[in-house]
Amino acid sequence: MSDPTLCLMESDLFKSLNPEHRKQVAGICLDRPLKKREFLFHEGDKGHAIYLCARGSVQLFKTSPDGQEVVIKIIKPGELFAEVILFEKDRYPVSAVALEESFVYLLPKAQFDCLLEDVEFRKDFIANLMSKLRYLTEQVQALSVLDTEARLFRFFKEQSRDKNPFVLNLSKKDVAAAIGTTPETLSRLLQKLKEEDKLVWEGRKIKIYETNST
Amino acid sequence: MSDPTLCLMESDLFKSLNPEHRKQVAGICLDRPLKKREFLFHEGDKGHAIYLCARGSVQLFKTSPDGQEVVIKIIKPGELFAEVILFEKDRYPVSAVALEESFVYLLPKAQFDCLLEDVEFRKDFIANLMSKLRYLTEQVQALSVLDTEARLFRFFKEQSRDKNPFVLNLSKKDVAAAIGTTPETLSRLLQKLKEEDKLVWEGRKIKIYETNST
DNA sequence: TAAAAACCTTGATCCGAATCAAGAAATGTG
DNA sequence: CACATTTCTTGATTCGGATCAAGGTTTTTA
Repeated sequence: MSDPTLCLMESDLFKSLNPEHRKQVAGICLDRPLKKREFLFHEGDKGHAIYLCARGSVQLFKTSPDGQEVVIKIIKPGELFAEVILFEKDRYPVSAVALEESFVYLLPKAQFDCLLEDVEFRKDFIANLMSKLRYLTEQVQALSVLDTEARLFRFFKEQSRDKNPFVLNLSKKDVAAAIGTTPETLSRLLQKLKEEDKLVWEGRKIKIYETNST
Repeated sequence: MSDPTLCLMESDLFKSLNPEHRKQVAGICLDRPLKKREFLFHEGDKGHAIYLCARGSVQLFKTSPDGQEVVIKIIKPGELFAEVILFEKDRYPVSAVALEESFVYLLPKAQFDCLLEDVEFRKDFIANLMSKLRYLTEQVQALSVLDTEARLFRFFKEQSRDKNPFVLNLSKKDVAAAIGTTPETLSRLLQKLKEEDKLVWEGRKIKIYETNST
């Protein structure tokens, strides 16, 4: 897991780079393995690096004054995250913790800045930011209009990458948090969906029997 | 209202520009007055322009398949919006409608692209995108952990720009939609807050008697 | 300025999901 | 392997806020 090239080619942001630029990016990647439940950074920490997820899943979440945690996104392999610290604030607005044994690449801010000198790369980078804006916009909508069942299917769709059945290395507790509900509610929901033959979750394997719209 | 310079100086994004660049930006601004309830664009429309709000308020919202509308943000004077169509998708992901008589400037995509050639401006532009990402992140958190009362105070804080009392040219129906609740619930909430001497909303004037955290 | 439409309020009822509680199953650890 | 800890399930209860309904008020428009 020391050659980032493969991972870069699978990343939305980097896959359109030409080989030489990709080599350049690969050159600044630093390995950062993460154990389960290990934190990468905490909300409010000063940061000088952005990250690219290579393997596993990283949970981004915010903590309220009363201690309540809200999951903002679960990062999957190929995704760049924590770019918010470039250009503006130097503190992370969320916390990042690995939900399973994971592997990310660390890209030092200063060196990433240089990459942005390239017109084409910059364009892709901004497009990537825009797509995150759209994602969060849809997330706001989902939280407002979708019930727990619909949010669960939406989350599975996002995580499965159109495989069915698919493997999910997350605990039910973490899935509950990801869709903004409690473990109790998720437990009851899963049982109901099983009875209705809409979904089976056994071990790490999930099979969906319904094409759920939205 | 045909000289955008003043508006540009009050905008977060443009205020740090040097005078000559500002003049350049002002040069590409096209006037676009909006009557109350007039649409600027609809979700899914092809777009070739971004906008800068000069006066009034513009509601950005998404519509669900079942017709339910979710307000994403109320744009206030000085804010740039609809930048999502730059660099990537060419369709607006939200609809935009004026909630009162308003005035916006239209900046043609092609000409705005030229502005981005400037290093400093580009940096500010990206920083502006980042701040929108943070805003939406906080919005997701707010929808998950705050109750209606807290969301109302949060909205007022956002709209008042730290004036107290302040003037709000929005109907209660629109405020209800903006904080993700129904007119009935808002009506009951306002009455409760009035009884508790926390807030008075009379005519267009709103006075808050409580420093509400979060 | 009168009629129509939209907006606001108040009441009654309902519902999805949170909370509290407690036992069962799984996982981690010495 | 046995103990401890965390996770998961199931049940009972509660609650914030949506929905439905209907009357009053303000704004729009002809």
